Amino acid sequence: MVKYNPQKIEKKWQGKWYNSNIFKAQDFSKKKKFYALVEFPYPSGDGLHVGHCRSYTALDIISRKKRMEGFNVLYPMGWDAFGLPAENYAIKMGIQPSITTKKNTANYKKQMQRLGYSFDWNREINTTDPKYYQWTQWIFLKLFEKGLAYKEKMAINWCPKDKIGLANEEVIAGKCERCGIQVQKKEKEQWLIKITKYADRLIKDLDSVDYPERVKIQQKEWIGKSEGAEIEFILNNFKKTIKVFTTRPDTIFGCTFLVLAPEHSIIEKVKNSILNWQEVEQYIIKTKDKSDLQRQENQNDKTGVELKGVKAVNPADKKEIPIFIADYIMINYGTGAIMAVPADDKRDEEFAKKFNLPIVRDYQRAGFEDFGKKTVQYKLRDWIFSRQHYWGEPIPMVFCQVCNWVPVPEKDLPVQLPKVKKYQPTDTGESPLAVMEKWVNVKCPNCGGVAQRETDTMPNWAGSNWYFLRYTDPKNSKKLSDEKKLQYWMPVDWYNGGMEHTTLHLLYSRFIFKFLYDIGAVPKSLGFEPYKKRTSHGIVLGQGGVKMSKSLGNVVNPDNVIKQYGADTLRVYEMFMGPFEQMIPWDEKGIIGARRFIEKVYTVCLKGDFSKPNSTLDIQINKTIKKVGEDIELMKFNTAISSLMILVNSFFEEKELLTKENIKSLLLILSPFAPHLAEELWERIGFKGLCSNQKWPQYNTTLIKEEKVLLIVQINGKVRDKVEIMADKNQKEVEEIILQTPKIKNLIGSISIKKIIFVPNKLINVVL
RNA sequence: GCCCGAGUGGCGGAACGGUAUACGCACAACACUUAAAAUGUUGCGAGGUUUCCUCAUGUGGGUUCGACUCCCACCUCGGGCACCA
Repeated sequence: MVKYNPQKIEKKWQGKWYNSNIFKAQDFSKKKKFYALVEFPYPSGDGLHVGHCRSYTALDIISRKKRMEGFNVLYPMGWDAFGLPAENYAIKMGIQPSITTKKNTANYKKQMQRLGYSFDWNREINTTDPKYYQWTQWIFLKLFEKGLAYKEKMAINWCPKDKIGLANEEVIAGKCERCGIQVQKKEKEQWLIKITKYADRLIKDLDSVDYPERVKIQQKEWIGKSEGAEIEFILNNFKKTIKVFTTRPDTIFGCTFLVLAPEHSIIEKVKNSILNWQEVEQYIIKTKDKSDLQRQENQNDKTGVELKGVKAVNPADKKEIPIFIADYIMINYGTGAIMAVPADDKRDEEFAKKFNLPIVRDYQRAGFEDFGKKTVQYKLRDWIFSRQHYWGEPIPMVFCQVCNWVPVPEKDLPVQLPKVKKYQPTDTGESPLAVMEKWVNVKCPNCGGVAQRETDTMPNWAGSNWYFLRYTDPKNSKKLSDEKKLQYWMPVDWYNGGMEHTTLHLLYSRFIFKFLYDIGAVPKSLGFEPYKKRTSHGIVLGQGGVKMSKSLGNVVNPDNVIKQYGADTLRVYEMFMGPFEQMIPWDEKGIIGARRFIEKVYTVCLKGDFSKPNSTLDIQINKTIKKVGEDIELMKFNTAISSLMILVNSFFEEKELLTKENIKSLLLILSPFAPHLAEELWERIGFKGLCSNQKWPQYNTTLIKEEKVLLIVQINGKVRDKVEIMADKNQKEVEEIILQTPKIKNLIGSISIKKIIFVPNKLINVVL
């Protein structure tokens, strides 16, 4: 027998699959469609990571099974290739990002093909391709046209190391998500997208999709809807009011003071009446210098200053109350002002105690709208869409002194990213594109006068917002995708990706899909949600449970694993190592188990001589077909493989008695996991066609039933005996049997039986 | 502080309220071999008076004939949010 040689076998079958295009998704096929999607990677210089493989292998298994079940499967792949690393590399080496991107994507593709993934490579897309980002820009124009994109000067999160503005979602605990550096505040003109307008729908429509509950909860909490009321407080002696937002308008009789964010605009307006202006001004300056994180540091030690000489009137009891500014009030939530009810709110209570303010208990309750108007507030902010970097989609806008911001006409798209010599972002926060005078200076599309292009580029989420739509029609030059093709393929039936994208990509792309729906760019019949079902894989940790990272030198490269053990082994190992949605450490030793299993299959299939056909294994085979099929649907890959292992162990014990049909069933259910091995054995044993093109086997329900069962005998809930009896015996029959066995008879002795609990074919419990 | 999730052998982990520890790794003994590797066979939670019994699924209670599983309280770890009014 020829020794198992995965390198040779895998190369052979990859050649056959990819040359004969068997994974091609057919537009408008009569078969039922199935759209499986994994998050497309950023093609870094380091190559594919074993963490990527976990997600891709899982949906590859599902896709392969669905094809065998007769579905027309779309399982596409592409490249989310705009981003900082390529730009940083360009800065370091002076090489065009487009060149490194090309090199990296070629490497990634080769690596993916080495793993035998059944992607339809005819539909490969790349977000940096002008033919692709033309439509990313087009979506921006539409957002602008509908008033959902606007430019505003605002304090943004600025990373001093990456020299880039960040969206709120990209700031983790006050630090840059990428480099971990403390984020600063910087005033800049920024493009913003009104995702807040969709906040309600982004919450509500979660009810209609199949996502893990924790993903739904996280998204809802991120959007942070709270219902309350806005109440106006009149300033004494001024013709001015302060609006506060509260979720507890019923507690207004307990309000004994107001607190404003130090940035509140009313302060400037009543400045002249503030008796302690110097003190107030100093506090405002001090607050400005603090980052959001520093502001949060002293949660238990509240600071603030009273605006002396200015008082407000509580509209409920008409009493005069003092006004404070304090940095525990945030300007960008609610109205930037609160009514403090120290009897009911812990923070207000703390503040009141520190400043000796009255705390009124036992106050009268008010109705929800007695003194104000019902409103809704969200924590979600509008999405900062400008980045001061080179390697991104140019924002297709032109600034004209006369006409203000003018969109580039659709017919002039794409606005191509020009080649530059210097990629460095600048300390002033201006994009490297700003120095490209030839590119920047254009005629105003509106009046023909002197105008300049926007030099900021889009964030790297822009391209991934809608990529799943492009796969349905990747080469269309007239539209982002043909309506009929969208109609056929969408929605995505199953989308797997990382938990880290819950409040980023997943939320953004849901929003953009709703927007495209609203403007009619996707067919109305598709509904509001792009992804029917979302699942998440657990990340792969390094040996010993630490994070895999370059600096620790514990990153596992799939190429090395494939070289040493083979792609089928890697696939099986990654699915076997633990529950799919759970974080799991890589274990170099564990791979050996997967390899032994593969070799065992190889040996047992080729050693059978099939001369003494027997079928003692039929029951077990049918049970395994059922178990593996069900487990794949539930992403319980680890137990699916475990049951395959058990079956193969049985095959091994009875290898002289195996039939060709036995082997056939095994190969079919094994093929999604270890497709190369399955194809090779399929051919060697002499079955026709490609194993990947076969029908998924049906299990025989009558064959799943055992004739004999092992029945557990308990006394007082403790296992005392096990008896093998014919299946489907009733309680009386079983009682007769077990009460006669010497062991049980002995244990019961003369004690009287209180009760007998009987579970058919499983258990009998005698209660004494 | 709030919201999720998880605690089971030496390790990764299995287990519709019904045989706890499947499957795999590691380990040990044996077989094959001049030898090693590979492979195969057997054993492998702890303890005991060892055909059998007792105790073990983070801790303490509860429900139940029966609890890793359900309920209550607590401890530890991981993730998310966080002065959000």
